[in-house]
Amino acid sequence: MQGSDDHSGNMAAPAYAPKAGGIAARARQGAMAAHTPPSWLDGLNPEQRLAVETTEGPLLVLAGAGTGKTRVLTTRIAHILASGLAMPSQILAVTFTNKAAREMKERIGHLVGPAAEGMPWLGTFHAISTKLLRRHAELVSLKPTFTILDTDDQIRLMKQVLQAEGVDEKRWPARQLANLIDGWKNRALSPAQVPAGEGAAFANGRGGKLYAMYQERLKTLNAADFGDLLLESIRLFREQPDVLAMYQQRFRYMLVDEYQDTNVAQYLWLRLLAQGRDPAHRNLCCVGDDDQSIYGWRGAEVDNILRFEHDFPGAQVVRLERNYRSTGHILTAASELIARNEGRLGKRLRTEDEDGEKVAITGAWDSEEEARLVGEEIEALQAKGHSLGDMAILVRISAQMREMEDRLVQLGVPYRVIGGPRFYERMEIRDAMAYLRCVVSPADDLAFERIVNTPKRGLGDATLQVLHAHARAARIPLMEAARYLVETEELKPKPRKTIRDLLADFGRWSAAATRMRQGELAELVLEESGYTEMWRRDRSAEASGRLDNLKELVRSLEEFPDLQSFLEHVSLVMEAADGDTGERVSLMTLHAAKGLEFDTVFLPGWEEGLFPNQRALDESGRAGLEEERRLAHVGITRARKRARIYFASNRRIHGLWNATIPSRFIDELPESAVEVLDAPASYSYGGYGQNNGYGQSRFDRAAGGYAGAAETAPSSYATPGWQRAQARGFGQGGFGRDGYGAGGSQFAAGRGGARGKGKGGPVIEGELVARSTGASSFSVGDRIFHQKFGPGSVALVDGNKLTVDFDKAGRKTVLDSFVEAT
DNA sequence: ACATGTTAAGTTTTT
DNA sequence: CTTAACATGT
Repeated sequence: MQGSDDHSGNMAAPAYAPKAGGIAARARQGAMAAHTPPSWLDGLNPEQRLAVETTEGPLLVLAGAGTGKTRVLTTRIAHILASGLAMPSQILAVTFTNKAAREMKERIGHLVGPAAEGMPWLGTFHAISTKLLRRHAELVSLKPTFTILDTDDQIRLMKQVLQAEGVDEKRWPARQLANLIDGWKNRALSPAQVPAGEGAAFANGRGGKLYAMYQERLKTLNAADFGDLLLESIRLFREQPDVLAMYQQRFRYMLVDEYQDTNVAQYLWLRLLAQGRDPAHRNLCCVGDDDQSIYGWRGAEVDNILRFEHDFPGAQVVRLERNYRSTGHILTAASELIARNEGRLGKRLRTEDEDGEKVAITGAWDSEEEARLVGEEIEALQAKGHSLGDMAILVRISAQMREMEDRLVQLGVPYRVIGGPRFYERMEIRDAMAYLRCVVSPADDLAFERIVNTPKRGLGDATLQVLHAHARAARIPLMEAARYLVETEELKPKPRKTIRDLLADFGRWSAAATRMRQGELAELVLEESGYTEMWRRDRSAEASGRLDNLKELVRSLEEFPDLQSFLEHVSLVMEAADGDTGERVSLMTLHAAKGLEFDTVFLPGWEEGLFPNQRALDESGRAGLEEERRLAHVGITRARKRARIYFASNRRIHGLWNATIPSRFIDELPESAVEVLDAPASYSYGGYGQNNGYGQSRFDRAAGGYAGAAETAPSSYATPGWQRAQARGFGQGGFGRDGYGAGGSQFAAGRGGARGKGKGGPVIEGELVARSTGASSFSVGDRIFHQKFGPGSVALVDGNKLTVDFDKAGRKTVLDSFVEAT
């Protein structure tokens, strides 16, 4: 039996309580009672059941919105386990997000009980890849302890590469290079495989070279970025057929969630594993919905799902079209809309539920009125007893959020922003982690650089440059370079002492690490480094929140067996600890809403240019339009009972007011499923739904020709929120130029606060004149030249340390990497 | 080394 | 209009 070590390596260790008498128990009973169908199949509809029971061979499950996708996935795993087709460690189940993985684990736990213990290979592409790579790191020239770089580290490293290459960072920002390289990695292109034209487009033809250099630096640092996790796994599979064969053999059943979101690299990764020699192990089940593919812009290939039957010959396809979420009108509206797309496999959602409310479309004069209308509707529903937790506002771009937030703040409606900065992206968390990373692996330059002057120690650019120069020349990590430099007079006395102290601190902490629990260690480090003190002294509004976050960090640290696994968890898994207190309206982008559902969904901003977004149209043409339409489809199908679409005739774009016209998507909605609210009399309903092309909508208004819907709906001023707002002394509503805008939006605070300190990256001098380390090439009496101290002659040689009598500066101790022979 | 003023730029986001 | 990175001044 292979994989006896599987359980130990399981990263997330959720403590779900297995239910007694789960499927396994029932399966045993079932087996005895012969022909009774296993109980876990109860309540599945015929298609779902087919998807669960078709265990052998490639299978594509096209699961429309709200058709019980997760249920099928989890039941299928339960079915495989309970029928004894495979052990938990022989099932590979891949998701995109940790959230999805966690949910799946939990639900399988509920279904199967203790039998599911483990599921060691259930996780995200990245988490599973990491696990693979740690086991076989040496085969792809990494050490098993490699660090995973997040976007922030990535950019910092690219800055270094750009500087080393002498590329002007103004013209060619590191951010852009990062996107470019990410794009290549999404398509599984190694530096050598980058099409010449694409590499040439960056930094005067140096794009490809920079990519290669970046990869080299990663290897030197024993690090991998997110893309590498997949790419290196693919390389491992390709270059080590025996390793690949082993995993092909092990994974008897493979399941992939959200298959429409896979990129080329993920597709290759899957295909390698799914195309083993033994046909009995080619049991790949992909679940997805081509109509919900909304991540094309970040490398997802809808084509993967469209081509499934071609890629995996003999594949069966099961369509789940029975929707259990939304009422009839909502489904009709969404279905008609998405039917306009050409590149799709074709599905039609249906429900046995009643028609329910029609999709409401409301026009507003401008975006402020739009926000007001949404706010009023929320309050009206609330007054009727609807819970705020069952309502969501879904926007196309996050810039739309501010206005909505402002309005909600004014009305005193509690809300929560979904998809803000993640916990681990917060400055204080990243800082704290950098300290721990330095303790665990002193060679982690990126971490060292981050905290070397945080809190402020008076170590500025000048000092850092000296450190870098020597580290670069001697090809050693920064911290090691620092250890040499404090022995010399290269540094000014003050920074020299500071660094010496810092090094002593790290020495102490490393020693402490071996005998302390990691939580204690973290507390010690954060305290002694002065980091917590820094925030305690900080009188700004966010400071206390940051201290809380640090406490939370220390607390969660204790849940892990060791520091190493914690650091991995944070870079791969950690999420915002959302204060889930009380009922709140959810506010998020359409992208963030995928997979969620609400009774009532508000969809503001349906205007040409904003939605469909002009940029998507410009950059991707028809494909872009279709993706926007899928986004609209996702938005509508989030609603269980009520979907409300809004558009404004005027919207501020980059500060300027622009006249806007309603989205073509509005015209694409079927008349039968839609009702128009608060529309002024001048806008008749006739001819609506004829799709007369965009720009011709019945909702068009001559800019300025309309006085605003507020006047047509005076009753809305009687809402509790309006009265509250009045009572608080806010100005008249009217057209809203009365400058309310209460400052403290949660979202704004969170975002602004999370920004890094923006310290300029380290400076690496142009040439990579690598002088091999070891014994110094200088001897007593040599004439040399030093950048800072000028000419002099060598008086003493001690390894790479030289004592030099300088002509002007007198006797100094310096490192040989800083002097040149003359 | 740090605070303050100036300027440029401005979808969607996970791992 | 807003925000963040940059440049300048103390």
